[in-house]
Amino acid sequence: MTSAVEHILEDLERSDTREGLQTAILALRDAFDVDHMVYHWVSAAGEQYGCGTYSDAWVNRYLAQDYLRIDPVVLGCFQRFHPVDWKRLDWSSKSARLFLHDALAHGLGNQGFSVPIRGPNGQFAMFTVNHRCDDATWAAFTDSHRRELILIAHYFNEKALDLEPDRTPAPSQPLSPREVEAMTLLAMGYARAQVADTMAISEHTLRAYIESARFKLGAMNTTHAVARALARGLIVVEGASRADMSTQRTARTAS
Amino acid sequence: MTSAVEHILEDLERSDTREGLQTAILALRDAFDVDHMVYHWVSAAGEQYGCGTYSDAWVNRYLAQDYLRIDPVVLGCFQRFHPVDWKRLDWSSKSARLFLHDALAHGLGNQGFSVPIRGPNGQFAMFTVNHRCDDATWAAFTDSHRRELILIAHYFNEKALDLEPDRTPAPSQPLSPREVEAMTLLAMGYARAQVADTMAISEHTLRAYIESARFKLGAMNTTHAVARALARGLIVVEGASRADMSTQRTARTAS
DNA sequence: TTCCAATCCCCCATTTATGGCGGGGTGATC
DNA sequence: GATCACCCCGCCATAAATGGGGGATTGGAA
Repeated sequence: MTSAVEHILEDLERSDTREGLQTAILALRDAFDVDHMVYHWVSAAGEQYGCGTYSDAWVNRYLAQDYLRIDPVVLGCFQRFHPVDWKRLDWSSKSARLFLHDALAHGLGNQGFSVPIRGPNGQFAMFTVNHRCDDATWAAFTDSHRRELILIAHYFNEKALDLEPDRTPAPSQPLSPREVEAMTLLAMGYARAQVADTMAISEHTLRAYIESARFKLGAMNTTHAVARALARGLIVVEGASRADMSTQRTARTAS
Repeated sequence: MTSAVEHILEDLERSDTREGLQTAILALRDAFDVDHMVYHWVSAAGEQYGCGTYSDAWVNRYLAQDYLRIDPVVLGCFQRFHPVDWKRLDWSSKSARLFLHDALAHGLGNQGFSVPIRGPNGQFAMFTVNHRCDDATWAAFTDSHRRELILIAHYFNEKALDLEPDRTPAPSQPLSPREVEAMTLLAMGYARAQVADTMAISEHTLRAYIESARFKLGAMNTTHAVARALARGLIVVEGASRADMSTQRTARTAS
């Protein structure tokens, strides 16, 4: 890691305001000599927080169009463990192509590299580097800076979480073993009667567990409770998705 | 990062067997001159895979005692985002103290530093460095190697996932926009009537979407479909969606 | 000791979800 | 111009989930 980047990160560590994040990301963009650098959280309710070098026009456009739900970068990172080059994402859908066209029109570069970051309780954030150049140049860049970018992503997330304590509350009492069992079976598609049979208890008892779990998770109904349990990592269902190995089509974002 | 560590990681990247992971972790332990280094990932079903330098006796003891469920390192890392020094964990419970005593008796050092790592669908792994020394020495060590350890943790995780036999590739047809919308609202806890109202369509039409999505996802019922959509990253729902909607806030970015 | 969480069981009732049947329209693609 | 995916709506019925009560025992923590 170059000393310039080191210094920026050290400044960032000493900072305790959102402006510090913004200052750091601007400095990092210049240090790496790329077009854009962005860190942001995403959520179902919309973008909660972000800092970066995208234009206001693009940020507003993104929010207004609810691009969060079709952005292949978000969707791709959400199913992946590892950092990913934008070329490896799935740009095949029509909405994705429209999104890409709009993004390029708003000054984004054709190349991108995004690092997904996760925390407890289903927290999800992304750190993205965006640039306009040819494939070979970009490949060289990501190859040589991959490690630094992973670290930087973590530093940003650490700082952002420090500045947003109410982002991590999720008091989320832990579920009891039987509750976990019940929620897991429900997430696997078993009906209540089947779950009760599998757990060798009466359906009424099972109901008590489901209601208890629903209460602990602050959920409105069973589906909501299962969704939250999944999102918070309280239950693990269905074989690990090896999204990174999947054969997804690649886009031609290169010049 | 020292060149010795660089070389070990490069060797690791070229490796494609579990033995490669073990070789790398042994080499890293020697390179950092610590007592133990361990990478393992855990799941609801128990420890699935791990490699490291703990003695067989301790590993077997750990598994036999089901220490996974009381190990303060696991429990602490599971609720944290950041790497953590073992001293900062909660060792107050009786079971935790028993665990610690047993661990020390099996040759573990008194100092530890663990990096939690997360992936989609609640996947969780940890990379741990363990050593026997005094507090000041350990603080100096973690201070100077923190960044490297984070990176190493990610490299191990990446490699370990590559070596995992991928079960259920989940070809998963994509959902239509309206189907995504419906599943998302259901995952947020809205009942069918509310979803239909929100989407401004009749409840019967909504039913058609849900059934269509259920078919595409191969799900038995709505809860199952939502669980699968979540697990496959087809919908993006944050853990606490409803509460967040009131405090929706977006940072302004400048370029 | 007292208290509380976790584990089990049963009744009543209503609301909600699902299964099955039918009918439209658009727009893109072949 | 045929086909298909997507979008929209109606009715009927039954199966399932939920809301509201009422209990029990165990073991651990305060």
